[in-house]
Amino acid sequence: MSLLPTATVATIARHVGQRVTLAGWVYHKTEKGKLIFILLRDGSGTIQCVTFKKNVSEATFATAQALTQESSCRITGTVRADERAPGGYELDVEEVELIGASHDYPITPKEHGVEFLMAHRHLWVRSSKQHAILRIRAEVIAAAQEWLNEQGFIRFDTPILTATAAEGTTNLFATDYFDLGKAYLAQTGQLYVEAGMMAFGRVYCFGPTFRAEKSKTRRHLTEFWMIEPEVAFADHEDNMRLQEQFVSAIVGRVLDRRREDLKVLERDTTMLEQVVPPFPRITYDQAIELIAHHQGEVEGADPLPWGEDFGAPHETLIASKFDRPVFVERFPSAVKAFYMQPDPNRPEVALCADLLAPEGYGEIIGGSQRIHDPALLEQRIHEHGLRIEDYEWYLDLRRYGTVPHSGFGMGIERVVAWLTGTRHIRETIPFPRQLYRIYP
RNA sequence: UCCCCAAUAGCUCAAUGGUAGAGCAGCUGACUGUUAAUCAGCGGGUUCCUGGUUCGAAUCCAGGUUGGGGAGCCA
Repeated sequence: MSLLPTATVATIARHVGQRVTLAGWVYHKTEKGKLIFILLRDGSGTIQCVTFKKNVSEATFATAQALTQESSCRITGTVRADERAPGGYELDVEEVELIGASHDYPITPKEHGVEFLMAHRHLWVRSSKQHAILRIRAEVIAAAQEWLNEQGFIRFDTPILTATAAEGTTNLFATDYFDLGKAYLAQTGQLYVEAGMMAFGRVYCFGPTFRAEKSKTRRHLTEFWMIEPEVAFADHEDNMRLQEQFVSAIVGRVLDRRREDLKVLERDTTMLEQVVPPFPRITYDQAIELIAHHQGEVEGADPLPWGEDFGAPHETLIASKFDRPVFVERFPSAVKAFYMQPDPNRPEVALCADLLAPEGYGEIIGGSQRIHDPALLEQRIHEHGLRIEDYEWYLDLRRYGTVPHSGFGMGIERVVAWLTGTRHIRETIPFPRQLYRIYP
């Protein structure tokens, strides 16, 4: 006999009038003498199971009475529509089978502090809001991959253990690698995905990336997931067009398919509805002017001299002037990675762009056209104090049929934080890895 | 790494130098339509640690620990 239930809560409307078995966990229970309401959670949703004493055996009623929060059980009964039931449907209980008891479940329906919830993250993910956020995370990931697949991209997986730093030696997690010395956890798949681009034309990598930055903010994790498309024969303009279509497609699909979850999160979606191409674009130079012009509007967003990178308050200030994500393009090369193509008309700036999310959620994408000239790339490697021998394979990509190409990386957690209206990024991944927390 | 803030019951908090309390959770009982039910009762404390000031410290002081918010860096 299968243990699988005959129905799930998500599709319960199809079973009205039928006798079904649901399997799940007790989310909440209310006893009223000869009547017990069990709110059952099966992963797909929650449903009220009404147990009348006169309708069930004494043993079944006793089992129902003994259920505690998060006890697992199988409940059999008849589905009926009832406007008094949350969600409109309920189960008229006939049998209750306890699977696994739960005693003193720590997370009660009341309020809890951050420390307590983070220490119980393995249980917290059962709660309705966490459930909604993580469902939207799954939708963002599925939407991103499926959209790229439809555009002819090939998923090209890049290594997590790498021999050298992609963008510099600092901020890397190191581990011993047998007799070959140190290996480092990848902080990006970018360099390797360029090899894939040369093989397939359009590729993307998707996986966890690691940064040993001692960041202690609501926008940072030491382990986060990034999707990085790379396109051959694409220039900086093509790159931005791809990004605005990509992001719009993801937002559109979440609005389309995860409306209920957004409602659970009480997310105001008016800003999200406006996310359609084209996105506004300003240059770094214009951004510097904008910051100076709106001095004092956002705390910490003080005017910057040309050549300095923005801080979080500057990004918030810039984004607040637009009703959809905004590109800031052509940053000074000096503050950006070594592989970015210089602007032919102004070599001191790079053909790159950051995409800033509205409502203060910060940078969600960083991208650029890459240097395709082998001599220039070699020069930049030297200028950044990197060892040329570590990058011979990367230089090979320019020695054998080089082409202008562009790509970008999108941080999944920041996108999820933005779409769900989650203030802190730690709730957008099942088990966040942070500076001072690696358990559970 | 730097700046700011906090730590009291299982949880969320109160008690501003004078007998440590409430709500929720838990347990017992009542209740046939609850939506975080309601009502009655019960149990629950190394006030983060170490030291100091004081007749007296949860409260004031010093150091430490842990956590939170922010900065820098970045997606």
